[in-house]
Amino acid sequence: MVAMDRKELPLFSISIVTSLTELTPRQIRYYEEKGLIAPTRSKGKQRLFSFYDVDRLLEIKKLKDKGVNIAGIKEVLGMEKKGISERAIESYRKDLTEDELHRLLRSELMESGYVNHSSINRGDLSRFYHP
DNA sequence: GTTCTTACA
DNA sequence: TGTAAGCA
Repeated sequence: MVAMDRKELPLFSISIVTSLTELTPRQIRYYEEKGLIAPTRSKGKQRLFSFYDVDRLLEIKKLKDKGVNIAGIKEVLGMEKKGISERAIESYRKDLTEDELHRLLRSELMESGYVNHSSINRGDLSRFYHP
């Protein structure tokens, strides 16, 4: 793992990312504030985004359209280190239908919450979804 | 001219 | 989330 992903090297200004993601600068900054992304900063204070960040923003946007809030998005984006099942992650990374994604995501979150040794409880689901 | 932060609606 | 003020 010596060779760092070049996806983390290139850096875009917020205006570029805005074009690429269709998100407003306001939203992008807000997501950073919530810890969903972690762009680096230039000498001044300018945000510099990598391909990795852009990719993440795209995922965030997708989940958002599905009614998943910040907390829920955090769960999904953070599944690599914590959460859910690997099967869900695989399916997610591929290109499943909007409908399938929604169904899978819901069931995965539900299950992980019902096994009673996870962090998600039935009541907490309402904190992740606001349709 | 662009981005940043803070803050209010 | 949009927008405005005041800076860098």
